[in-house]
Amino acid sequence: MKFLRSGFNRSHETSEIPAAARRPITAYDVARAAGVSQSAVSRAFSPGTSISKRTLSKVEKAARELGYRPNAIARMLSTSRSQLVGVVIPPLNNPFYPALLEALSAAFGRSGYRLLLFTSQAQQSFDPLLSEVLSSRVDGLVMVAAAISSSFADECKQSGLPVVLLNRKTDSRDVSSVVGASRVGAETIAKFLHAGGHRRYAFIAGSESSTSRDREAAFKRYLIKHDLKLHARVDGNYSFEQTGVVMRQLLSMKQRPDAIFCVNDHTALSAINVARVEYGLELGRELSIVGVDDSEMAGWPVFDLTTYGQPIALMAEHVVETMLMQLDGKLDFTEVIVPGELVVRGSARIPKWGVSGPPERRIWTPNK
Amino acid sequence: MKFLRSGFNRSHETSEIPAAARRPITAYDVARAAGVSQSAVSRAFSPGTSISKRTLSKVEKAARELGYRPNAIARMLSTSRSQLVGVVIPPLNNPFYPALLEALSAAFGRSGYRLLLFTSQAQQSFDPLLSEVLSSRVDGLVMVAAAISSSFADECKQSGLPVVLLNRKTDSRDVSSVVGASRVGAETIAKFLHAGGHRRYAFIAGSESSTSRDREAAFKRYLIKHDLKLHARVDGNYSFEQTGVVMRQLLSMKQRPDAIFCVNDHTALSAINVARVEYGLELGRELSIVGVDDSEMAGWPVFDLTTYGQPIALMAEHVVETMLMQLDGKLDFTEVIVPGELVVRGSARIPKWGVSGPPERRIWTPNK
DNA sequence: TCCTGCGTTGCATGCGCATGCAAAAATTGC
DNA sequence: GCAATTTTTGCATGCGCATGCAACGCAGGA
Repeated sequence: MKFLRSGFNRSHETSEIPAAARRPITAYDVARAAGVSQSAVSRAFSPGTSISKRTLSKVEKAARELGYRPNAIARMLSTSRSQLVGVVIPPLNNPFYPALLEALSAAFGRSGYRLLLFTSQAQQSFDPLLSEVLSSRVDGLVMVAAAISSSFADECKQSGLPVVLLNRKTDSRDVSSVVGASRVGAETIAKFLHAGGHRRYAFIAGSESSTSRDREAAFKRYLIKHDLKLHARVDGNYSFEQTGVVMRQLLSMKQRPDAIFCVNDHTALSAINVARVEYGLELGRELSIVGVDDSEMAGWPVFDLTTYGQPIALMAEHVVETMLMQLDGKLDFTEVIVPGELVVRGSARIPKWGVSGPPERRIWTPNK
Repeated sequence: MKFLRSGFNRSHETSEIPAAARRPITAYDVARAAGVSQSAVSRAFSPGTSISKRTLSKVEKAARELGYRPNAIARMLSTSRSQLVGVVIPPLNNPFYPALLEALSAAFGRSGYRLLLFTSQAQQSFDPLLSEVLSSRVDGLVMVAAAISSSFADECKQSGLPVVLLNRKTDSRDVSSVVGASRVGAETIAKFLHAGGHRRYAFIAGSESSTSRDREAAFKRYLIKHDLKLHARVDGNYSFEQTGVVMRQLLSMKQRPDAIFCVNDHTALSAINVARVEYGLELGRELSIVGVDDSEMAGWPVFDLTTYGQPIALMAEHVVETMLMQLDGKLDFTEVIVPGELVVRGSARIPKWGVSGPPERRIWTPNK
């Protein structure tokens, strides 16, 4: 491990007090400078409190001159509200998660909350995390695509910590969740593929997730209802590599599927890689692949993926709304299901009917 | 905006006190239960303090029974160290940034720091952010790929807040930075393309960034030194769409370039999209494209991008190290340049010499 | 036995701000 | 102009933990 480094050590002849050592400005300093009490300073920086314009401007002037900034930590301790929301998020290599994270940051930011990041290793126990989360005194916790153990949920409930699951439901009906419309989405995709006249349907799952189970179940239900059957079912485990492996299995069958529903875009993109590059298949003609998320890359020409879009910004808004209601104690828990749209591109054969919308974003809507 | 919601309002007949209203357990409660003083409890939870085993176990027992967790906020106020690092990060649609973020989270986590997220809009002033950052009392600040104004830097310095720039240098030599080896990387790429026997070199830049400027300058310098010239130079502005636009310009020239150096992978992937899908070019034969980052997608078969890899984990480590040294006051600032490797794949013609390494990760090393 | 020294403990205080309460000032109504 | 309000202000205190200091206990040496 070699690298270049250049720099200077802190000078030893500190004639003037180094900035870092200077005592930080507190509300008392401002109060003294402005000739008012510390309470007045506090009120000047707390919107909605009783303070005269004259005092306010005196305080503001003094604060500006001294470079005063309220100490958020002290405020937290005093109000016992941290204005922080913990976010437990899985590895970010699936670009859906960064997108969600960004949307969450924006949405919570608008309500005056900041995000404290807890990155989680896949398949790892949350117990050590739990402890940190509860210690950190966040006002709420958003768990993205993560299962929550009942003991974890209990402990959060006990300590009064609002929890909202995002993109994943829980078994117990004790925890709020915001999810995309997996059932409706999968059904729409099934209809779409059916309308496209496909024969052999396959599903590439993601292990151990309510989302994957829901999508698979709804997909199967539609197929059964229409006297079709699931030709093949494999598990890509939400991993690019593993999906590649199982995709090769699918495409090496004597009777290969002609319609593959992937549990999400990331999985679908891996499937496209294999189909195009390794098997030289022309998507939309020889093989149809559909995903879920409508992540940014789905729209890239090389992929041109037909996918059921999840309205990320809207989902984030619902998370915030749910969280705030729980913080206000107006709500114990709730379950929000956000519907999306089937965005039609070139990776799957397009039915003769049901397509609408402008060329750059065509939508497929059954029965309407 | 329609969605489904189900849930229950909080019951009004609260016979027992709701969990959220119950007073949280403090160190005093534990002290009383364990028959010791509050200081003892504090010491029990502070590693490296003087406490006997007997007292420690008594406290631990009581704490476990009461479900006590130290209040991090109070600890912050008391120690005036938040164990929080602010991270200012640009929009995450370029997957390099989520990867960096994750690496930072892991690296800082190992040193007991958590990340507080500040997402920044591209091209937006940081002034409002600055205020929030300083108020939030983070112990340090990492700015990813973001320029820092001198006034911002001054204010941070004045308040003693250590700042480390990641993937971007600053003009003033007052702020620490950790960057990939742009100069060496660009030079290596130039050599690589030169050795591959290309004729017409082009560069797709990213506006307004030291990184882009450095890479372009080093690329040009090499070309000039070897009596070659830059056939074309366009600006993709780090945007997928804009890169598409300028890429079309490049490929529509009477004399189109045969070697394109893209400022980063994200830009390169967009370029590949246009070259492959719109112009049907076979990369590595008719046209060579090279990027920088070695992001995950670069390795995807559909892209198969030759790229100068940036060792993300290592860069994150250096950020942490730099930050910790500044926190300890052992260092004013430093500049770390982390070298990478040119990962050879199929998007650019491969020279006859200099390639080594296993098939799954071939490296090109000049002059060795 | 007494003293020294070390390891452990509790006491008291401070971190910086928010806020209930009462006093003071400003405003209103008559 | 004066009393009744209403608004503004300051005082005092608390949020929960860390920590300097002094007191304490215990072991070893003289």
